[in-house]
Amino acid sequence: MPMTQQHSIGQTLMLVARDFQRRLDSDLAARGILGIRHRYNDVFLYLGRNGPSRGVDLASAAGIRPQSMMKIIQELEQQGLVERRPDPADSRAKLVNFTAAGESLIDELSESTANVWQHYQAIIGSQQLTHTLNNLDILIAEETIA
Amino acid sequence: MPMTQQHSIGQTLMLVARDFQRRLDSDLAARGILGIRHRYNDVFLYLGRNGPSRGVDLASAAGIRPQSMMKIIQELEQQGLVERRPDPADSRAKLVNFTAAGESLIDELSESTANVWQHYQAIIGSQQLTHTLNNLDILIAEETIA
DNA sequence: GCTGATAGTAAGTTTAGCTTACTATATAGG
DNA sequence: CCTATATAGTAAGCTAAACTTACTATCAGC
Repeated sequence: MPMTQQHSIGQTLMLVARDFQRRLDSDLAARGILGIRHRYNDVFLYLGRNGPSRGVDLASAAGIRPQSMMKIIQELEQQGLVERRPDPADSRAKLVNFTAAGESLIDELSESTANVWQHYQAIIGSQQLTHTLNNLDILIAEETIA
Repeated sequence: MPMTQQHSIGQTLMLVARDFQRRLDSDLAARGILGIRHRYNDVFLYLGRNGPSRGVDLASAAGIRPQSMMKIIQELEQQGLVERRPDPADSRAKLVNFTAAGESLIDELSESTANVWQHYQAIIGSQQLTHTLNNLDILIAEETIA
């Protein structure tokens, strides 16, 4: 009877999320890359995979409000990692995209992510890890931000 | 090649943790139970399962610093949900335990947790859910707070 | 009986979200 | 066409939940 597990599901999810972020931080730091805060991650990876994107799309990908995403984007802009230009298709919108400096960070971030992935893989194995993450993705697949 | 998954592991973990907390909140709220903040959860469940405990043990179970846990305990104490008394075995320490009011909340919390569990179970099935949580527990099993 | 580790406490800071509110533009219906 | 409603972005300020630094009291091993 998985009673214990059921009780601690909230704790487990929180602990794993924090564990990942701490490992990512320390891997980046160990390679001399500082100042990449946790939440920048989502922006980087989304832009890296999807190309120039609107703020509202970045926000919904990260599961946060547009206003919150804005602050992240502004910080990244101040650091010269992204820039914004008007969206030709919608004059309300602006498209966020990497600067050259930003581009060069994606690889670092991917590598650190891969390193943490390796760490987890060493514990439960590649197949289990893939399987587990897959299940989690399914759980949140149909989510919209409330 | 699970490249996409590898990239988004951080996002996935964060989104799932937040999804759980939002669902738990709204389940509690729907049943008229308000003011139970996210982080109270860990204290409640740990005390419920382990009985009177020291602050430092609660902190390490929750994966946070003792100073952070202290604030949570203080709030719970002000709300009359827990109380503290000297630890007979160590005069530095104090043991946190439920008041009667606190006791009556554990069941509510367990029930809401079970409801969210049910929701997830409906998506990927009981076995997969158990299996997934199990894997996550293994990943953080040997963790100590850095 | 020192010495270093541990339990608790306190003050202040940081991070990362949130809400509320506003402007500008877009889109759909009449 | 033109009005109503929805959407993109922005701004200001708030809140939650952690953090760091620093201190006292007690414990435990040598």
